[in-house]
Amino acid sequence: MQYNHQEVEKKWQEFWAKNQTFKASNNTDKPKYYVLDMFPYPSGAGLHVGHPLGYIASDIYARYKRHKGFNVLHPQGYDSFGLPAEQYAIQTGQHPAVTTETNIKTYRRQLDKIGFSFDWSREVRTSSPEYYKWTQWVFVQLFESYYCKDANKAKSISELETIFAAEGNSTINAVCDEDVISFSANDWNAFSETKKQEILLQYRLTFLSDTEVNWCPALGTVLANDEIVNGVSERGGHPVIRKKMTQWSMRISAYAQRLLDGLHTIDWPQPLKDSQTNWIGRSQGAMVTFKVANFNITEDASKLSYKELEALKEIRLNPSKAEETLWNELKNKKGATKFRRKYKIGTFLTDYVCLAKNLIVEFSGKEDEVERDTYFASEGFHVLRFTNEEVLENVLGVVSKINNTIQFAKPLEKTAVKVEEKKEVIFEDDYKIEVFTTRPDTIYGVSFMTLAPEHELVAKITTLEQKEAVETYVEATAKRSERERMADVKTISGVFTGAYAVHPFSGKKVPIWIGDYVLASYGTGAVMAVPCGDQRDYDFAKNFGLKIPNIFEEVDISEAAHADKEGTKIANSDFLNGLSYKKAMKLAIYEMEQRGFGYGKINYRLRDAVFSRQRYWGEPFPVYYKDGMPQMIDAKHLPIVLPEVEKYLPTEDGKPPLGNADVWAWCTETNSVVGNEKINDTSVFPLELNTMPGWAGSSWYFNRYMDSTNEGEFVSKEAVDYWKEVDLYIGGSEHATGHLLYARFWQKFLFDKGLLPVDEFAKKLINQGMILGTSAIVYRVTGTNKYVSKALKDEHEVDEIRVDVKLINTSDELDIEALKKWQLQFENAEFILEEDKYVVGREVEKMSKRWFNVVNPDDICEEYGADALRLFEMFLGPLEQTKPWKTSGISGVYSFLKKLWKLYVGEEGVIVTDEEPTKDELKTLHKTIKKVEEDIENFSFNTSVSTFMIAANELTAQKCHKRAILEPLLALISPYAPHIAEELWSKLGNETSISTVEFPKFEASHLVESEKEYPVSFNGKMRFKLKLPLDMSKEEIEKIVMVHEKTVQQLQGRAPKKVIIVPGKIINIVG
RNA sequence: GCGGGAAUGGCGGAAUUGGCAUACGCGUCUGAUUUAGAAUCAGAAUUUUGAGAGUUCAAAUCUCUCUUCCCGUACCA
Repeated sequence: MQYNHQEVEKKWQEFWAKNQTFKASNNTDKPKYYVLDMFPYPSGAGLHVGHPLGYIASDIYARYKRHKGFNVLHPQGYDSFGLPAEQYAIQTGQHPAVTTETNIKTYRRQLDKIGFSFDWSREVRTSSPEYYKWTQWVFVQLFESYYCKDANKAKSISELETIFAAEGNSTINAVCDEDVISFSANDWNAFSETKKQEILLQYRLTFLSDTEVNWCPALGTVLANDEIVNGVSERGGHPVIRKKMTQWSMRISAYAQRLLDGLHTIDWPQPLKDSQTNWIGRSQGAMVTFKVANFNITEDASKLSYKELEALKEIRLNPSKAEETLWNELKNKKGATKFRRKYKIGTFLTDYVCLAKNLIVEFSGKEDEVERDTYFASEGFHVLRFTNEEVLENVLGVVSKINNTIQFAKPLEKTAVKVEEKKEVIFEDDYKIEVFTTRPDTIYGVSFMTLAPEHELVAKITTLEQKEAVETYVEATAKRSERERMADVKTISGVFTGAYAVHPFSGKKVPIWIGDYVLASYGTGAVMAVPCGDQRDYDFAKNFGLKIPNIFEEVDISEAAHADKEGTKIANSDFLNGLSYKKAMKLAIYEMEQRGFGYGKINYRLRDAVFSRQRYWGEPFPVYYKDGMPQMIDAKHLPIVLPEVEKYLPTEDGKPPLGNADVWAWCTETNSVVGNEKINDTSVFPLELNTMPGWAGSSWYFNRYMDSTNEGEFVSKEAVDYWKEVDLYIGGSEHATGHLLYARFWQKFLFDKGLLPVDEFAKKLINQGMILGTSAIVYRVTGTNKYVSKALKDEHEVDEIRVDVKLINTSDELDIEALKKWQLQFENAEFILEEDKYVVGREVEKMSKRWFNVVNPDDICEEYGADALRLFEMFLGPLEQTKPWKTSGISGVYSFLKKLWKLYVGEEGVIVTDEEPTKDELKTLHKTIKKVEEDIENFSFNTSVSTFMIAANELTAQKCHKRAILEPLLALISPYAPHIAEELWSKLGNETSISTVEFPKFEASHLVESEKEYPVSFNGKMRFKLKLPLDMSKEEIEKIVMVHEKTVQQLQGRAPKKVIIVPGKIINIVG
């Protein structure tokens, strides 16, 4: 009876499915163990042999833990929302749900063939409404929470409202937007409901804001920072630009410190922890305010005369009642919705304008309304007009209309060729520049300041003389893409603004420059330049001939800046003289705080995460809009199911794809989604058109597996208290700063809310390495249809062409006939052979369709079987390492399986006997038990495969067919090669599955030796071996060795200087 | 630039605490069996662990210097 892998594997896969062998219980006395894989996105291409690597490793561990008596949770599911299905839908009109379903079927079929011990009864799919109902629910929880810095945890927003009503916001220490206004309890209670909601939004953990986002025009969507690689989109490699949009964001920055601290408590790979640490980017320093000196009013671009300016002032000082009323509502808007009044656009003086949103609000009744509208439209502005009466009678209605326009109006194209300067007429009398520095100790080294070209003060402080130069520079910088700016870090560029800042300590004037080495998106977008201590400042100063004062004791800065902190003393710095870095830093901050122009601060690089995507195939937000303010839909009405649309593209007027849905409005009376035609803004409201990003569903799925069919809760308390967290998580390192950071954030939040018992979701994590493909290359003589074999390629000028690896045999020889049929271009080709063969070149590179080097696990399972595939993938090398795939190597593990089979089964059937095992046989078995157990515990799966091979080789040599040896051996192999183990187990007469059989116990007594073959070295070089009893003393050994004929021969009469004897290890003679 | 990791036969890779370098497998070669191929069995070779120095009786392993490669990140003040 021969080993027939197809028959055996089919039989046991069916057996496991039928008997639900791997169903985990939520209710048992066994200790729990939770092994998780990062769930796959089911792509249309299906799995290649690289994908299952991590699954095989985790499956081995899960099976091992079952043998060790654990109740193992080993689930699998699909991260099934995502861009490819949507792109495919756009191209073909096929609904993404259909594509996704098809792909999932393929994945499932492929996974089942490999014999994983997944508990499929717990499967989750992020795109199923039963699942995303709870993703929406988590979103609502975040919306209903704020982060209290005193308690250092998330708390309910209603608690905040209570405090506001009682004490205002002066006592609140919470994470919030930077531009919150301060108010008293009386103020709060007098605020309109909309106003209150606006303020609360600035505290919520998920909030709407106008943020500069990464907009990808080709994909028609916003991308998160971790979805961009080298300035282009991670998917598809399309260019990405910065753009302001109203978006949902997650206040992950509130958790920055805890996300850092948590890293010390989890067993994750150091490189991964390091990337998270860098990504969070904590830096300790100070915020310092510099005043701008001798500020001169910039003249308006369109040259208002002195008289006009005076008139303008007059109008501002004496507004009408209606103007006053409306301004009171608009003036507190901040950021991108900030309004300015009496602002000049072209030659027209507008009543109110929001520049970031291109919206003009005016009182009606002006004589030149038609001209104004034409001009404003050509400049890309929306215009809203109200009468005095409207404003006086219903100012909130007016504001709500304005808000709606801000929220939903599509942008207008500018038609005017010449864009007039937008310049504010300045009435403020004082400007301040805030900077963040990590080196407050070097503050006396400041000799200039640099602002990012995008800094809002640039236009305001630039002097007349420098105006042209500055504008040219700002424009030039704006034109350069992010990518160019990043690529070109060598060129030093910048322009003097003409303005000066006052050094807060010394009172000296320092020039203010702009330069693109300062980033608008980090810190405050401005730096205090300390050229002697920072290389970039130094280079900038050298380049523009700025002063480089030295504030370090006995340090030479003639060549480069001195960035070293330790061991240097501060000089020329007034009260900081003679102090070390640490002391000077503390004292400088103390003084700043005393004098009121600075304070100690910890800055994080981590930005709040943009949570809106302009896509169809994602979770809809449980949000509708009333008066321009977002409203959450109550949890009991979830899920809000993704609506049907005709087209999956953004709408023609630039709204996200959900803008195509006809039934996408929320009725607050029936609490259901209704047709858009019913929208009346009193009981039926428009729903949010964005969807959630890909990481929403993956940020909490590991908790859902614990209780995946629960309809009443996201996970029950009992389930989560039993399973607690993932014990072992295996997946790729590419998720280091995406999924793995967001998931930790959500876990901490849900922990704060008392919904989860632990605040880190995965105790141990392992990154499996990538499996690379080995491409096959043929060599075409350039300009001909002739192909030369590899050895001949240097004799010609050749083009390298990649061909399908399926056409290559194990000796790198090409099947020419098959190639001719494979692609038309080879049909009539001529092949020049070496020794009657065509040998191809091989190149190791990423597995990809375009290189034709993809190996499908189905083919391997078909030809060699799942057990061989599993063993081989582990045998390739250490789990974490990147390694190339070569199908030819699989014959080694395949012949091992056949050899193993032959120990149990002969021509006529089972040949296992009940004879007593010999000492040697027991030694082989126990050596194997020991090694395999250690290997699994250390995740060193590759070495266990060798151990199995050694065991099989030894037992074959010993002609061992004894049950006492072979039965325990099966339990050892079963995690790795479960099908053959089950089959042989049942052939030995066992009637139940091997999956929970106790792991064999290692007994050291079988390995005890009485003799040791000592290596005898001379000066560290091994010369011969000598068998001696282990219990022999040093003295006896020395006596025997010294008289040994080979020793005498080696020494050639010399007397050894020293003889080292380590009993049980080695004998070394020095001489 | 910064952070992390790595370097061992033709190839993938082993090597507990410093103690026989190259286990195990692929490939190559030889022989046996075989109509041939495939399969199976038996056997063989590859050369001192990227370079240099140090510590040690003893270094792939520890220390220092350098080189190369891979991964992550990037003007982070």
